[in-house]
Amino acid sequence: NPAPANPTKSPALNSPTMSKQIFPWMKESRQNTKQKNSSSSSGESCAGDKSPPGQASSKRARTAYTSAQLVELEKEFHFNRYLCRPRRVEMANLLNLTERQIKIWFQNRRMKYKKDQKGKGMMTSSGGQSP
Amino acid sequence: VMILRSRFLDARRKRRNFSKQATEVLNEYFYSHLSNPYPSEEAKEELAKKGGITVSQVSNWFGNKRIRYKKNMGKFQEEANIYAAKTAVDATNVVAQGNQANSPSTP
DNA sequence: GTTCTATGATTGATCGGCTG
DNA sequence: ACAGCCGATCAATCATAGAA
Repeated sequence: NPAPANPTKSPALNSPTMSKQIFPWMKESRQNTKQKNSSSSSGESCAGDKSPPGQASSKRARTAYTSAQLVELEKEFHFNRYLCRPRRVEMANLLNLTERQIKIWFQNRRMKYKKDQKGKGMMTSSGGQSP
Repeated sequence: VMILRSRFLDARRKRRNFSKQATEVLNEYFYSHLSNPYPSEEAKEELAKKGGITVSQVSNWFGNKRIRYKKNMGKFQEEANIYAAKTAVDATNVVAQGNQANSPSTP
């Protein structure tokens, strides 16, 4: 943990000019914005616990997909841009990923596809730079 | 490791640093809206045009800038003061309720 | 020429809103 | 209620350009 993350740190500024406030977007991590509350009994435990030393917190690690997994996913995407439930389950087992991951992958892939299409629609005629 | 990083299938990640002009325009917007550095789609298009880059590049720039700024605010202090002088469209409060005149490109 | 830092792009995963 | 999609964003990481 390179950054101890001191949530409450005073600005402590000594600039001649104005200040540099800490706006909400600069606050760490995501998972904010809403605060629902509650009242209800049960549950507390709010999650939010830091995490300092210990550990535990959920770490949505950035699982690095293997090229083998990506090839399969890519192949399937070319066949169908959308997956039906049964097929998703099948792939999840085949690739050792969760259904959620498969679903998310296809979603991100569709976004990327759209983005790529966007960039290819305009090209007058010039072009090709060949280094 | 072994996983020969897909030399293929992997988009060519060629990177070219932005021009001084582009960086200038982006930083100007960022620091003059430090309270809420989230340009709208229209604003992004405007910035892209002024800087001679694509809208995607503008989005990438803001994404990187925000994360890196908050990760190490002290490092940008100096830069912040430089751009702070210009345009004081700053508003301590977020959400512009009274949306007033802008200078968008009316389609 | 090598080493470390700045920076643009990619991408797995989340948040909030909308829809059938 | 409920799951899936979209759009935007986050956060970690990759790979290179540039400074030391």
